[in-house]
Amino acid sequence: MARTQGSHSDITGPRIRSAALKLFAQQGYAAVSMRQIAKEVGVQAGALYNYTPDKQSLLLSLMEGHMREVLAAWQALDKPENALALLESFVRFHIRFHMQRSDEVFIAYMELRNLSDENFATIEALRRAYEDALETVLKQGVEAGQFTLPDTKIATLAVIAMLNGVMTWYRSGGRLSLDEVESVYWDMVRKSVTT
Amino acid sequence: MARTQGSHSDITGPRIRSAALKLFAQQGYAAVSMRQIAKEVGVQAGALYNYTPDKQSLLLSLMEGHMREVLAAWQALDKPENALALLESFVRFHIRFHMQRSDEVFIAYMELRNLSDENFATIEALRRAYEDALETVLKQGVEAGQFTLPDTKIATLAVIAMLNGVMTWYRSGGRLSLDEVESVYWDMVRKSVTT
DNA sequence: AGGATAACTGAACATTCGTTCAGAAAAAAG
DNA sequence: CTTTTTTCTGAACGAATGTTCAGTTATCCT
Repeated sequence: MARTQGSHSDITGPRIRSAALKLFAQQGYAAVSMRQIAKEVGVQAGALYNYTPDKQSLLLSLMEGHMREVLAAWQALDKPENALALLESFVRFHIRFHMQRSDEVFIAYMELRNLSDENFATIEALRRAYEDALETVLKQGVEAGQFTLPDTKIATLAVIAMLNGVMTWYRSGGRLSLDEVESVYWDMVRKSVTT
Repeated sequence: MARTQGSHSDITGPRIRSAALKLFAQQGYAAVSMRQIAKEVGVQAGALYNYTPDKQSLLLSLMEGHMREVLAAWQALDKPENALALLESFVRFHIRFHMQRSDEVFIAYMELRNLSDENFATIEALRRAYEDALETVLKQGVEAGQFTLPDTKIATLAVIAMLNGVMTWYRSGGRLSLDEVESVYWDMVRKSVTT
């Protein structure tokens, strides 16, 4: 056999990315073999190399794609003027967006150490940009006298860490709806940054 | 060659555990080979099997040992009666203890998926016990009317996630001392659970 | 229709993996 | 000093790893 019926790069490409994403998130980058990914797609391992130069590039591409999407989605959002309302927007956006892409988030936070130095720097810069988006909101609130924070940098990291915690336990269909979870977290964040 | 000069299980054993700990934290369980660990210790790979039946048991032992130590350390602590003071104790204890063992923490939170179902259940139960320790504090504060929380379970997870975030960025010798970091986090936690 | 191109197979490559084990040397026990 | 026990070596095992590539077949283009 050789080329298979119905095969097309527009189809196989995304399927490879989605299979790799799922497996990397499930078992970790190092624990997943190219043959496993290929099997999930229904293809031989060699065929993957029409779509990625090597395994690491596949990981990088997934991580970079995700980070750019997060940034773009936040920037595209309608934002209120008021700092408190803006922070609420961020909290709700972060939880909702990241919950819909828990695999991507998991990988972007867990597989950094499997990147080469250069690739790591690329991803790190994107993460920094996202953190800066939140810090800008916090600084704006401090200037307006709405927030009381000894250190906006630490507060930024603390809030993001807290919100990311949702992904480790929330499963849809559980005790609380996503909307309720958003509200509970927003309540805690709001109180933690105000007096 | 065979047995080497000065060799002793009381020495080699801990050195293997410490080498494995460091490497697992640095590169991830799946990415570290038994030969790498052996090399770090200065021994051949086969010698490791005098100390662990297999690679997975080594991981489990590291994780389980860590979790039991955290629990024991918290239980051994002198605890104030007042819920607010007790919560402060917990926050400061958690940050200080986990900061001194960032490798153990990293592994305990990242390598769960590399455990067999049975081993996973063991670690998960220990983690749950630690979370319960915090939730007990929060419930106590709610009962005493000192805390305002819509859901102590979520609050527990949110607080722990927030505190764990410290480990991802704090490096000693940085802008802030550990004591200052503790205070900043305690400030945010306190505000987030009170009215 | 047929020729060009894109997509994939299947086998092969050199490495590396976790693990086992007979035997050798050091340490401990007598 | 001699015997026993502990500790480690060094080689070996089959299996799995990432990656390459010549050849084959489907699809696209004219």
